[in-house]
Amino acid sequence: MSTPTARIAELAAHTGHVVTVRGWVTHLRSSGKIAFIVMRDGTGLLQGVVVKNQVAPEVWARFSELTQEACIAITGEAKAEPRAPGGNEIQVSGLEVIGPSPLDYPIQPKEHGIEHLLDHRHFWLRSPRQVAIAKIRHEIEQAIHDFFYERGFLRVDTPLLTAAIGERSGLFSTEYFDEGNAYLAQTGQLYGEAAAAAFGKIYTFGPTFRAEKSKTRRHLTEFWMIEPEVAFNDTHDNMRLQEDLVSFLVERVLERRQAELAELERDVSKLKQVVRPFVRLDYSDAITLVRRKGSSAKWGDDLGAEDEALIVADYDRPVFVMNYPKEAKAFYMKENPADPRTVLCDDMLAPEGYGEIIGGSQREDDYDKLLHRIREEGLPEDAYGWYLDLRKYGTFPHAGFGLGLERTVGWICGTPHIREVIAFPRMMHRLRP
RNA sequence: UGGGGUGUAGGUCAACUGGCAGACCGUCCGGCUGUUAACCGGAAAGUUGGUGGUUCGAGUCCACCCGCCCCAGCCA
Repeated sequence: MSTPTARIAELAAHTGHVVTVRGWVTHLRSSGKIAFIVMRDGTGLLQGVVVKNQVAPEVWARFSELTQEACIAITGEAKAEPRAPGGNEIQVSGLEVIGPSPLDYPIQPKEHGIEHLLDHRHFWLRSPRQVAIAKIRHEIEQAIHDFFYERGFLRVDTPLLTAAIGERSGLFSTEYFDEGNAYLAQTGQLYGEAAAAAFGKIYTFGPTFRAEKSKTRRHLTEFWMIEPEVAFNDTHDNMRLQEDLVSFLVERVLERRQAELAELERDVSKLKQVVRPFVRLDYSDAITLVRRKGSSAKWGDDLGAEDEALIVADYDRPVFVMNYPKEAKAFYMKENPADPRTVLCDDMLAPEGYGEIIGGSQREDDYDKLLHRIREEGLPEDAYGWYLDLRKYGTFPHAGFGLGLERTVGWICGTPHIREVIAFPRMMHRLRP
């Protein structure tokens, strides 16, 4: 039992030698005297060939006990074999069952409905498509860290349990000792702004929660957000950072995850068109554009999903819509000096109908204007005391944005719904597994 | 919350105008020495989401309830 072990992706280095590979059975075929085991270990697919008159009788007998998803170890000589799924084959001499699997495994190599798949998400994760998505998500996460690390950003982890602070949309609440209610964070931005005054350039990377009864392909109740905040950046610097980041992420996946994109049958020609500079469209021009295309949107309205689709349809790369009316946006955005009806902000709309993947703005750094906005919105002034203090003690121009991780991964992968791009999605009607 | 769908075997779906509940995949049994979602022969498998109603007769029509999906709003 001193045979070396190998993962399937490493088998090329063992060609002609005896190795042991451990993994899970995906498929079984038998022709009476020759049998095939197809297995996976997360790095690839491997075919084991068992020939009745070349193996010990107990090995042959053990084959007939195998079932889909049984965890096994097979031992034998490795070789490249073009006829084998995955291109790897082992001539089996030893076969051990590590963990048997009953016959009622709920996921077959066939089509299933989404409800069945999500009910069995803990198994669905094992399928090749889901593995490919997870690897692309991982690549994007790593690329985000690399991008900011190389640019001298500090990562700051902000609290998930907060007092009521943030945006206006739905909050999940829970009892918190003698402090009354705590709320799950909807954003780390306000804390990020405090950290930017301490470290200059920071980003957050963590989960956020929205108790919205949203049931669309673009929404989750728990999703991951990346929120950079940069001292001395204005709204134009902010947009340049956004397009630098997004184009970096797309290039990185194109470069390192070709196999996974192929598994997903992603049209990579669309991704290759994502090059800087992205399109910049003033809000007022966006309104003119969608009205020309038949939308009934008026100046002052927020843009709906339909309007976003009309805008994006004209371009092959992401589009910034800039400088929305004050009323349509959050209280912390800086008034636009060139048009005080509007604020210095931008939404980045992804191509191909994936919607808003980034919302960003220059922040209001004037104490009196910010206080005025807080009162205008009817927000609890005392809860924002520390946030206002940032404008009182050494206020500074700064800007930042929030990148929705699942929307970004969903767009790059081309998935129909973002629930596939997170391991265990949380939605209005889905809390388990 | 509003609009539109949908619910039939373990899974994916069919069943005309209301007239014997079906196919494929999977599973089980048997066969097969290079299979690729193998193939060939046989078998098991159903309270048609629930409750009530119309009818000689309801998977099908009606009412209510439940679950889910899609779209919108909210946003990332």
